[in-house]
Amino acid sequence: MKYQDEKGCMVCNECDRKQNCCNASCFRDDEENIFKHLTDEELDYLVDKKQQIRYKTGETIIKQNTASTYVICMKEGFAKVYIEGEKGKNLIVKIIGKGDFITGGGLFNGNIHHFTISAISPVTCCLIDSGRLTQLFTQNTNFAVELLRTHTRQNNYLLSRMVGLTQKYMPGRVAETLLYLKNEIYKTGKFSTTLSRQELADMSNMTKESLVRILQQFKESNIIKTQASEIEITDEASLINISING
Amino acid sequence: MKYQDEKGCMVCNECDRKQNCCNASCFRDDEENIFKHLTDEELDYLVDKKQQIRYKTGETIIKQNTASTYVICMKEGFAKVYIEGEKGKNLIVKIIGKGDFITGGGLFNGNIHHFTISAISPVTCCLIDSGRLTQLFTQNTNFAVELLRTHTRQNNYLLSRMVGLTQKYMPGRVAETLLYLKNEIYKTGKFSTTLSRQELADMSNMTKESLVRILQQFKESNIIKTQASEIEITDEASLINISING
DNA sequence: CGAAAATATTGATTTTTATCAATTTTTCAA
DNA sequence: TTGAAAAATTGATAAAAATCAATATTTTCG
Repeated sequence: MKYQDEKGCMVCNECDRKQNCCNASCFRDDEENIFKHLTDEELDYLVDKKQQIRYKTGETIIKQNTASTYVICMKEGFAKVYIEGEKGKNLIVKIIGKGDFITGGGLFNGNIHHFTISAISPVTCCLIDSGRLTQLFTQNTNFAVELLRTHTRQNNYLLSRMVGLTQKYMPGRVAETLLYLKNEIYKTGKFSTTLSRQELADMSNMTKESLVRILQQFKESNIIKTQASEIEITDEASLINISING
Repeated sequence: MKYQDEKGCMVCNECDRKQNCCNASCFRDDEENIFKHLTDEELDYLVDKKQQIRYKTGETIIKQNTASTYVICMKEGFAKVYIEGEKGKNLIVKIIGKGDFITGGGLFNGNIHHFTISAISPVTCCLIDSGRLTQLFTQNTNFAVELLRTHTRQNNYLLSRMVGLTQKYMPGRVAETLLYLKNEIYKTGKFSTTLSRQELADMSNMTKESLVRILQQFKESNIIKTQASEIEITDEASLINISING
């Protein structure tokens, strides 16, 4: 049984959990969560019982070069974070999923987002007001440390990404992309992805034709199996070797 | 007239400034400085009258993948911040000069540095204990905001760098490098640089031979003049155009 | 279900960039 | 100053990757 509370959120009678709005209980599943240092009161202040927003596959959540006072917290589904370059070429920086948190590069810095985020599967997320976030930053030291740590890690990630994209040949870059999907996104060596070949190419900094040819080579070397949108890594050791030395 | 104080710092009788040690007066020249929100007491705590360190051209200040509890603040000279990739290829991320500040990616995150910094001219810098820095981060909110802002900006810089390096042809990348040197480092269109052709190539993600050929093309198109280590930008409009559309 | 549209694959060719080798210029220390 | 070493330049060639075009496969939707 469910009933609707004063903010329009569906609440479950049995477990007392709110189900279609953003609130403190949204963020408590995971010890890795950036919000772990906030009190319940602070979390409530942050999200203020906002409705969750749903996006269909392909919809734009945040558009590059626009100002937005929102910070995104993913609840369900996957989205790609990418930069739209000149000449229609896109560079996918990373894929985000449940619990991931995007400040957009505008935090304390004009609120301009430097990348586009769009859904690659149906997405549910909470939109957090960045003014409230910065308010909590200044009043909760542990949270501030956590937020800075997030940015430091993001920095390190971008650096290693930059080297990978600029100093490796195509097979090495594709191997990196496949291992990233296995380890960070799908958490299994056999996965069905909603990413198109073009999007896999945008992650690996090459054309879709080149990507297809590399996948073909990997198949012929029995490193992976593919079947339409399904990819299985059958020889991870080789893939790691290629990603390092490629 | 100068005299030596109890920490071994040379102090000028006339202006009462300390001249070879790091102290509050080191950081107050510039309103852009990240330390502007610290009180004199906090600054003194941060640097604790340490001697300035000098490096000769070519010396390594911070080595990639080593732990260090220092944060670098540049007082004089220039240094390159670069990633040492596999196969001996280096990628220069940026050049730092007076007043620049490097936390190294280890802040609140294990103190491991993810890049190497080495002097490209004689360098004087202060080494700040990162433990003291994090201490001040938790006790001075304005400083915390400033530090986060620095990291946010660095993030945005890395993103735009990543696109530039991956989506542009060589002439566009060289044009970007030359404009960066003009606008961010030397602040003049005619400069003599201590960067070798190999280092300019490492900034532009190409081989030194390719870099030389592109510079040659620019010369023949009357966009720049070069004379050994001296470079003069004579047609900035064209260079900007190439950097955008290249 | 089946046709149209979108996506993926394959092959041929061109463009871009790196590599290798030889030569010239610059730097720096004896 | 001078001569060896380092750095820069130039040319020829090879490797890597993109482009273009044709075909095949998958997805979507009436």
